[in-house]
Amino acid sequence: MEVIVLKTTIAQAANYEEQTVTIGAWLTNKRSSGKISFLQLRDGTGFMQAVVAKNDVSENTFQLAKNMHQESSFYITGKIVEDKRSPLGYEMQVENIELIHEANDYPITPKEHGIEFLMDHRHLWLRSKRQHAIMKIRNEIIRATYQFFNDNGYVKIDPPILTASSAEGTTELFHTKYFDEEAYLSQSGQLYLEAAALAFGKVFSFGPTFRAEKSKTRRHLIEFWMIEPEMAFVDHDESLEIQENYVSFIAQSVLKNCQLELAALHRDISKLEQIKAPFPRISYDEAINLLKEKGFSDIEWGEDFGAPHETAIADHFDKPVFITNYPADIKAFYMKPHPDHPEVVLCADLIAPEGYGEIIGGSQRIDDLELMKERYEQHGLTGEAYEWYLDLQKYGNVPHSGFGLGLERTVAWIAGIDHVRETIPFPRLLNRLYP
RNA sequence: UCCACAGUAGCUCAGCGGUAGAGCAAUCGGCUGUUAACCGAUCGGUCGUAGGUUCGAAUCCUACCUGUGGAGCCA
Repeated sequence: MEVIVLKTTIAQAANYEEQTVTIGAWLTNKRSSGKISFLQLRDGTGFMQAVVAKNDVSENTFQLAKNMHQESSFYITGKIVEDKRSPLGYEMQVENIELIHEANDYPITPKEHGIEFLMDHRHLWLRSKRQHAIMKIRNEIIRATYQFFNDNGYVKIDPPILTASSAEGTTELFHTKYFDEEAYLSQSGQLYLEAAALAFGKVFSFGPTFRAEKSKTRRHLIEFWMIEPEMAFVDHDESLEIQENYVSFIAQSVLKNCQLELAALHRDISKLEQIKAPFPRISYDEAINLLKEKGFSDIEWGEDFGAPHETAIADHFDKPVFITNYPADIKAFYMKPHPDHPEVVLCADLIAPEGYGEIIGGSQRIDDLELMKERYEQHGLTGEAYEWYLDLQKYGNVPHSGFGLGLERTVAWIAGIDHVRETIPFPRLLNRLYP
């Protein structure tokens, strides 16, 4: 007569202490002696050790455990017991193993590997403990993002990915064909979100963006995900408050809900505990002076900051810092000039601590038809592709602001990962479209 | 695009003018509390590609390819 055993997961195992359960799992590593084997299990929900003692199981099961290879899959049945040596707090005393598939020659062995090899095997690398932790943290940031904006009355609006125009004008766009027309992959939903904000009040988008830049640094991806809120009747200062509340919320959500993952990555928790609104603000002018005081001679008013400048400014603070009011000439055409200093615009970049660089760029937008026409002329924006955007200025425009948060840079910062390529499941990089 | 560095066993690396090495993985054996387990044995290579220098090149030179780190640009 067959015994019915409860099927569960590693994440739920703690609820079944001293009970016999079955878990569907893969083998990540194994250590064995003559009469005892230690199987390292993963099941997607977590990682756990299973102990197979020769005296407790059939000879067949013991031999199966002893000879099994990395990444073989099976149903494993046994008693969940507390064990303080385990990071999870629990392990399984095995009674039976039912093999599903025997894997052979799994390429990613438990020892060290180079980045090229790991990236070539990204589809398998995702199974590793470190990648699992990073993706769970990414997921938590996405979950907290939806919670934050839903709780605050935002409507999620999805801008198009195929577009006829560029939002920034400066960045390199991916070209494609739209039947007989030229088309581009979106590098920002910005202009569409402004239209949406004037229709729905407070909106946000979350989707992929594409930049055909030949960028080759730890902070750049060709395809990355951006969260772009846009708010009607919200000025620049109010937008900064929304930004710091949002970033604090996601940092605290990860701290609360991803303790095992942060521990697996050896993240310094104390650094994240400080991430609470309000964040410091420093104007572009003040930032230039600060850099001069710190001995930088390679930057003058009117120039944009490079990575070393951003890091130097960020190191001055232990929280993310807003750099506000950049010169109009180095920012996008749609940003609203400062009422008292028209040479700068009402904008801010949020620079993450610990050298992770810019994670948010935002601004108050122009809400004046004549000024927008002037900007069109200055930037050579002509043709049908930009016509509709002028309609926003013509029909009941209001003060409105918005910002874009780069998801992968944020994940890298919160998880403490030094390259964004590990913070997205399948990164698109310069020279990498595979796998 | 520019600058720097690197391509040697399935993986991570050593060797830097004189017969190609180690650890891990794999295979076989040993071990009842292992934590990248350990111990013994076996298997494993046109030294990125193409030229050149030399009696002799993985090693020196040139070009190319691929990758890594960084810069610029950006989130």
